Amino acid sequence: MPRPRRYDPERRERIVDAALRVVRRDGIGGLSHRTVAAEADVPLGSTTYHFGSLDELLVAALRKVNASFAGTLRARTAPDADGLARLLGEWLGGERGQVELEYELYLAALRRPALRPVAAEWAEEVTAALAPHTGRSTARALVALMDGIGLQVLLTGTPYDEEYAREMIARILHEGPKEQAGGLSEAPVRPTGT
Amino acid sequence: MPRPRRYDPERRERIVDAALRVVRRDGIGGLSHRTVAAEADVPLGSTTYHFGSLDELLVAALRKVNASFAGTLRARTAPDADGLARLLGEWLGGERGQVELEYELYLAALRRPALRPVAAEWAEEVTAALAPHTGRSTARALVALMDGIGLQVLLTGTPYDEEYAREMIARILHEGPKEQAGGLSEAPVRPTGT
DNA sequence: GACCTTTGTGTACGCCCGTACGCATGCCCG
DNA sequence: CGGGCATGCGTACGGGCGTACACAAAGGTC
Repeated sequence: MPRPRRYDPERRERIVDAALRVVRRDGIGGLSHRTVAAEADVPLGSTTYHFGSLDELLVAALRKVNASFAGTLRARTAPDADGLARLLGEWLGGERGQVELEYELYLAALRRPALRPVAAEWAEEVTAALAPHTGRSTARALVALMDGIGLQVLLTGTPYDEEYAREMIARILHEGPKEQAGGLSEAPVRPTGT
Repeated sequence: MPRPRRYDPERRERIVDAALRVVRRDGIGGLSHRTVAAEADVPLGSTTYHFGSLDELLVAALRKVNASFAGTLRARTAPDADGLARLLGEWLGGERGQVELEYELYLAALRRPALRPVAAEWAEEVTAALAPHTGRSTARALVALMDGIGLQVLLTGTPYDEEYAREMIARILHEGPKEQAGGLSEAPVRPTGT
């Protein structure tokens, strides 16, 4: 009688949200069926029922983050050095917890093959958003560079330097904006596995 | 009588090596005082004695990886686009386990402040190795770009494309090799915290 | 050679974990 | 309207975890 709540179609969704809060607070290491059940205020059995493994839950969580990120990105498209450097700065300047969360889930794909297709989707999505203005190769490099700069800021504690980021983004952009498709190797980003 | 082995001055070192093997095999998630004790064939108490916390052990492990990496890097200095792209390719083409190990320890600094100074040391070391030929800003950007490219390869499963890497490295290098110190913001990489 | 300090070891405790499995619940079909 | 069945829940089990702590062994000091 404590929990008569049956037929709750948003259950699954609420569990994913709870998982995101847990990871934000305690990192992936702190994620367990129990912690997420407590956070979502659902019984333990419910999480194991909806998500057979933690990997499954992480996949759903990363997908959700991706979707929200892609939304923000597309809304604010300004694919020149100024715009990208400012975007990076705003992102890094936001709540540290959120940035850590997004990086942590993304980087988790390093060790969890199940997450790789989702990470690949993310990279592809961002690349695709930039590619119309810059060409695919350049877009991929921009993603790599900005990833790398963001990581350096977070991993080493160096403060973000927007001027510097703008200059380096400009170098990538400058030499080959709008390079014709095929100018460089254009192997599409393709997910591993399934 | 099972373990009369006392006064073993290399004990600490062997524990660190064992930790590296464990992380390589099972990831940081698989690291515990117990697993590393088993791997090093020392009693449980020994690991907790030498390393009060897992963070301490990780710091020692990351330092060790850094040292070996820096050695290889300095031995093979060829700071032009060809050389760097080839170096990255060789590194990524090597045993996946080793590459994963190094990235995983480095990236762990995202969530573990204790590792950040060590990650910062690594970044600084690599930057310093490149800086004499390229200037500091450019060197930092090269590290960021190469980090980012490597990550994309590992996270998404895209195969490494040396041609593409060479081109993008060249773009960073081309516009400002040997820029005079101070030409761009040159805030030194400084560790957070202690 | 007898203390005492430092160094290292073994064991035991309480906690949290994933998983399995039996049971309550609410729908569907006859 | 009543039995059967899928869905969802709660609990209990075995195992691994970090940590604490009492104790053995070795070094140093007189």
